[in-house]
Amino acid sequence: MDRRQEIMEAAAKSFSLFGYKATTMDQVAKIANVGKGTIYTFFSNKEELFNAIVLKMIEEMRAVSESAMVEGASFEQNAHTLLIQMLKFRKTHLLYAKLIDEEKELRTPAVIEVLAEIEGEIVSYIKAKIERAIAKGELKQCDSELVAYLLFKAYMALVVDWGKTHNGELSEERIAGLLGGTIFTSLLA
Amino acid sequence: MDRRQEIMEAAAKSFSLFGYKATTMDQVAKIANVGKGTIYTFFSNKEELFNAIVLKMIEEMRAVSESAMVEGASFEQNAHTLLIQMLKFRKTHLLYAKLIDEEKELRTPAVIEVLAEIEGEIVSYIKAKIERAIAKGELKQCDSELVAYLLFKAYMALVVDWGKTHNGELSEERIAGLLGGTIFTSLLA
DNA sequence: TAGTTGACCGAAAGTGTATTTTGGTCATAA
DNA sequence: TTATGACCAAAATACACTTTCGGTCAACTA
Repeated sequence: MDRRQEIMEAAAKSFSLFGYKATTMDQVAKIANVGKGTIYTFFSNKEELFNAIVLKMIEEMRAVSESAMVEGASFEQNAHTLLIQMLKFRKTHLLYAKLIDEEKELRTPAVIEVLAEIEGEIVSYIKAKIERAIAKGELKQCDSELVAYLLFKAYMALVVDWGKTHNGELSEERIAGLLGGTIFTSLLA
Repeated sequence: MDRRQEIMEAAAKSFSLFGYKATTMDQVAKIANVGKGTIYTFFSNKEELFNAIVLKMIEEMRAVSESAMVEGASFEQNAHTLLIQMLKFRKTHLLYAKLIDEEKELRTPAVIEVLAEIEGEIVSYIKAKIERAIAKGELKQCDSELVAYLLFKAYMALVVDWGKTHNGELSEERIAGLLGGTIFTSLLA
């Protein structure tokens, strides 16, 4: 069997279940049925193993949202489903949810770093979509990085933050309505 | 002399200098030149004293941004200066800055609560401005609460958060340009 | 007698120290 | 060569002890 693969799976399981800090290398070794030293022949340390797992999750995320996109649809529709998908993933995916929890509760530096990296990845993914839409002539020229950032933050605010201070989450339609009427329309060519 | 006033001033000074947690009631009493018991004849506990100080700061904030508004100017111009003013205050005001720091470093519950309250206050202030602009016919009908929330979060993201991940802060003009071209224009009647 | 005070109290936070856990190594084994 | 787990230093934890702090109230003033 592929030992590297088994280690990755064991680590993913443990990180998802217990978080980064509470996952010990001994535990990963035990779950993977390998000696602890074996892990270090594939990954130079705990953090690198962690990064490898997270990288895999990012790919998974990209695949999920890519599959949710519709070929002929407008930029607005696709960007909306893309972002909603991402934030749904954020809440649903066991590892992602666990990491968010750990960031809030434990403030583990490695976790904080990784989450920032994931968000950066999402933003640059949106940025690419914007640039493609501009190239296609669907959107007017704009600072794609800045707009991607703003879009991401807007969705985060409405989907994630709103519920913390107001009771009842915002419906997907209400969000689509608000942003469709404000940010999106103004981006059109 | 007004003992209540003296206590308030002493407390404001101490909270600004050392934060909520590191401020002791003994210290406030000493600075105010009163016995500790005297404080409790005006404020039922430390948290209420704190709330009183913060309430005063909120009024101060409101006054500052009110004075920065121009009577004849457009909603966009006034909302922009209002929000920029608020976020400048947030950084400049000794107490506010100290509380933000304490929230990040110590996570003091009383401080977290109070900061959330302040943000809520800012949002409802913007909300009122929006409603007035709608009544005046300057803006089209919209969910004022939601738009106020979105505006606040957008400014926070661009003014406060952007600098944490990208190097170099965004200039006021660039922010005005981005939001003027996106959110603001679409709100017009 | 209305207002002020600081000694006092229990609870909570802090401190120093013994003990355990954990990331990572490497001599040995397969 | 590759895999392993006993081993190590460093970090985390647990625990007992001390100090600090928010809040009270009997005594004290004016």
